[in-house]
Amino acid sequence: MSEFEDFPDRVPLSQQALSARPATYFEGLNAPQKEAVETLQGPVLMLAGAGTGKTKALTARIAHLLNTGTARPNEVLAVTFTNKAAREMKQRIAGLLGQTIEGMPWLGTFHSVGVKLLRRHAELVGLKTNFTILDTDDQLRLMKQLIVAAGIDEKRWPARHLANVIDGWKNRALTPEKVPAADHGAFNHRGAELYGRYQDRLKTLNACDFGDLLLHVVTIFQENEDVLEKYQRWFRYILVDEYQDTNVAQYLWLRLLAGGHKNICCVGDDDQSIYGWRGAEVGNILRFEKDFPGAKVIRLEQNYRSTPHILRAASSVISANTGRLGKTLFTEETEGEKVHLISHWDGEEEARWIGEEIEALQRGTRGMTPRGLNDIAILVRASHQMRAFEDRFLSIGLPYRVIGGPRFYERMEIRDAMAYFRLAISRDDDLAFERIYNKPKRGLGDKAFQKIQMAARSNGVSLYEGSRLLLSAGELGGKGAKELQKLLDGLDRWHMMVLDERDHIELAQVIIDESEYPEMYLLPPDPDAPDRPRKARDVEAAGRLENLKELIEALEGFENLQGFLEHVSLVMDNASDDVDEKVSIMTLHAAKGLEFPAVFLPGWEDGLFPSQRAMDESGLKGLEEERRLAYVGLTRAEEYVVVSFAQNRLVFGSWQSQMASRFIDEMDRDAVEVLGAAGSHATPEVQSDLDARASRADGYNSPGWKRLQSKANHRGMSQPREARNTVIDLEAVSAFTTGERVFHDKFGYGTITAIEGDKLDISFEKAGFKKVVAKFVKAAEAADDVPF
DNA sequence: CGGAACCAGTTTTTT
DNA sequence: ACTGGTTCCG
Repeated sequence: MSEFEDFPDRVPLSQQALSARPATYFEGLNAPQKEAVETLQGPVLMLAGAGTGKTKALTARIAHLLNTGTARPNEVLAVTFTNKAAREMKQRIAGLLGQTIEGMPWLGTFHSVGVKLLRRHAELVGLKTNFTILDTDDQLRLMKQLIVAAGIDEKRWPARHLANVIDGWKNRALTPEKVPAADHGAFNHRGAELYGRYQDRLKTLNACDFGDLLLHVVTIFQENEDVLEKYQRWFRYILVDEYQDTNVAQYLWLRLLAGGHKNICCVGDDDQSIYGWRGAEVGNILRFEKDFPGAKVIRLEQNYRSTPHILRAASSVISANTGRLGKTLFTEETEGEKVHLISHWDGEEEARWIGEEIEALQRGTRGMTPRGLNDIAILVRASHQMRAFEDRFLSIGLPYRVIGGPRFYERMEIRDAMAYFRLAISRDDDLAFERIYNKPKRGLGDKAFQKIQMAARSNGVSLYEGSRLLLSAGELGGKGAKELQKLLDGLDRWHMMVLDERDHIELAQVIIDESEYPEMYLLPPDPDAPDRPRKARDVEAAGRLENLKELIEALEGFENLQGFLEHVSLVMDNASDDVDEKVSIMTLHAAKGLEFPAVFLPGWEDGLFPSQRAMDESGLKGLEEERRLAYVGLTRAEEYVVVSFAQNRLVFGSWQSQMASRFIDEMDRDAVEVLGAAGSHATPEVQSDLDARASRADGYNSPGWKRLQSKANHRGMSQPREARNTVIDLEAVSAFTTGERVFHDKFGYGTITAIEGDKLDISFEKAGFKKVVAKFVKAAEAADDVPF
């Protein structure tokens, strides 16, 4: 690959490039966008609100760099977070320049650029250039071994936990030696130590994990000035998308590379930073001007996506956050519906109502513009909320698609098959070996594996070699020995095929067949008709076999298995070729960057959204991130958006009374219209909403709204103390004592077992144990029944 | 070795 | 309620 060759001496850029073609990419840009495109020299921070055309500006800027001959395509470093964003950017630049750009090897995700750099300089961190990239499965398995080896109870200190801790350090660009004293308590005081061992083990395996793709490159730059300088000179222009999502490692990576010329343009929106929980630092964007003195800050504030009411509701919610860089979105549009708000009895009714509303949208009844299903999205906070919609839509036959969810390459059978491929390429890949040595069942249990491991370890060889030694020493008997021999022979045979550069698709097919892996999913042969093709065990098994076929198909378009494996480890998204009209269901996180004419935002209930866990774990910071999520949700909508909440919801198997999300109350009331529930369960609350609709002129002064409002306020660890004191219904909270017998409209009679603020733990006689909000509970009339 | 019984954990997710 | 993982027994 040309970008791997040593950098040629820089030759002067040709003059003719400067006016090569008319700059059509300026067309349709507004003033700030144009400025962002033209300010090529020096640091630029583009603060681009939702729907303000940031990708347009970013791609035009690259087109401008290339078109004016200011930079060659391979001198531009442009990084994104997702493959999807990178693909889109490539396409759009090609469109702007009217040709595909051959030489933009450095436009890609942080990780794909990281791999490229790391392969080139692997030896500087003790790796070989052909290192493998571990998936999460491998990582966990490895960590588990280390935990057990360290004599730690894996039950109390699960590998998952260690993975999170280490990942956190890697996100902060901390190598094992640099873990600060403050973190030494992590993982039962053994975290840093295990981190060190983990890194050592990776080095031995000639492998690295995702975090390393960034961390190692940062280390290389920090410790090898000559290398850093070379790249500083080479990457003459740096562009960064979604800068608010960068973590410390990525930040250092960029700061090091931009350190020379400082031609760095970061695009982002602090209000859309929603990945703090996985290490993103909003601080990076907030302090850009300090890091790059003299930076030009350009604000894109004209929104081309949403109607004024939607924008207003979104802006009013986000304005409750502190420490924002501050943007005021505006639009030149004037028309549009308000944000609709509706409450439902429970999640099921919410799903039913949304289903009906979608059908109404399709038909264009009630004065709504007719919509195709592709124009409609349901955005939820947590994926478990999706089930209610899937259930409902299946029963009414409404086509839907779930975006996100488990990825193709993460499925067990795919990983298993790929472990076989890995072993065919390198028989010493211990993690792959461990994965499949007994898949399918070969009569090799724990005992056998321990023997293999022992043989390998005492001779300092791989598990594959260890197995050989074990067999030739005759220390393994019976069925297991025979089967193991068969596996080893298979590996040798397949390895020969790799060396012979046999067609990789054929090779993959051979490996899968000869491994007898699919046996696991097939019924035993029919004794009467042994030649008949065997059936899959069940529906699930059939799906897995189908996936294996798909895997083979996916190999087309790659030159060899190695190339395919590399692609898979970095590009895990499943590009869907689904062209049918379907409603999209996805999480708010997955919706970032997308837009839809009509959007449903269900489940706006305190505890669910904002998520209780986010608030418990990260306090005010967590709440603010949740609020940004609300902002992201609202700003996905172009014309029509409904926010809804349910009064009761099944949470981890028990019913809970829910209260309207505080974000509902934060929406500018003039931008919101309260709808009445159409459902049959006319509870007092719903009835109030109907009242609210009846007196719509009164809007928020209606009893229904007041009720919603007071419900929204009746909660709040993160609300200002004064406000809390004034809004909490003290009578309701203090009226109960532990042990008191109470009555709940839905659950009947029960006894209070604990009181936590306005939440009561109640053991109901019929409905079992529930957590319930005090407001929904009355003292039981029959006081003489109280059991003490 | 494989099935049943038991138990903990349960937001968001890319690469 | 549900899942995935582990343990316990035949």
